[in-house]
Amino acid sequence: MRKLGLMPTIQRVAVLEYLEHNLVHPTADEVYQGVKDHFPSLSKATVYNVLDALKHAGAIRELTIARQAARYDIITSPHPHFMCRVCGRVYDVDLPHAVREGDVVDGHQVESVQTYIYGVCAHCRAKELKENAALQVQGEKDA
Amino acid sequence: MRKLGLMPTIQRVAVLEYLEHNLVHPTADEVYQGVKDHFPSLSKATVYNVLDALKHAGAIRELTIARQAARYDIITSPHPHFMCRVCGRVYDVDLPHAVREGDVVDGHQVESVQTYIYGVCAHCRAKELKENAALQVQGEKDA
DNA sequence: TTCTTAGTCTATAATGGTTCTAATATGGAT
DNA sequence: ATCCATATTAGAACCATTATAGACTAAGAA
Repeated sequence: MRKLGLMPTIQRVAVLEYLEHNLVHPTADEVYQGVKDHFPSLSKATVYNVLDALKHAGAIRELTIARQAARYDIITSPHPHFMCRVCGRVYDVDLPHAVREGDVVDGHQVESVQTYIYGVCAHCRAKELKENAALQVQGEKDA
Repeated sequence: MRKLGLMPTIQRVAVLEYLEHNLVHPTADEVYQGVKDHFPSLSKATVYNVLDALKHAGAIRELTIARQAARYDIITSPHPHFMCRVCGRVYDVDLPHAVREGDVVDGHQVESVQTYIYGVCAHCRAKELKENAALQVQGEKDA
């Protein structure tokens, strides 16, 4: 836990141990219910805080996209989407999926596939580069 | 619209036309705001209903996963996930992503990738097959 | 030890996208 | 024109998540 740069509180250890023994991709509420049994004072807000801390420390991975609001696409052919962390825009990405609808993967029948890519879009990258360049020039002036 | 097997109401046509002219993957609320301008009596519930009808008719595609609740994975390496439509379980899928974190795609800087596959899992498929076989036997007895 | 302070936990309220409900309206068939 | 199934409306309800405020705890300094 210290390796993660996190203060090893009882709550954090309990949540992490729960996740280590429950590999079924539990929801926040499932974690809460599971840990609360052995830890009645646990608060749900703490579970969210701990999950967030563990996520940022890279100890766990959160599965879910655009928790905020669904988006709709008139183009119904399956294709990946890119969501920009900075401006929030969603772009179509012209790349094939690794799995196709109708395939069977590990015995599972595939009906639909959605790939979400997160990062910084070309537009915002250019903007950031420009701003950094401006800061550089400013810095040189100051020196 | 009729081709979709849907009654061509004014609201449905308006929403579909909005989506045809707004290729930026709008949210339900954006659709509502946009259509309401030319259609003040429009209700938000109707937008959700219409989007749902269009989605089921295959005219549009909904972008978003597991709108319900985020799930957490102790395995932090990027890998696709399979969610079963029948039992709701989430499985790890041992397949590489088409895009890798750190890549640049269409000028966009990739920071994380999540692929969600939906369908019927091996477990539920086997169960359905068994039930169908039982029905078949029953049907033969009846005849 | 005691104090201080930052960080953490708890309980609860607030938020916001989505879904439900009940009443009203509409489209299409008869 | 009438009737029935289906759509629409308005608003309440839902529920995962986030924000807030106060109590608590751990760790370092005096």
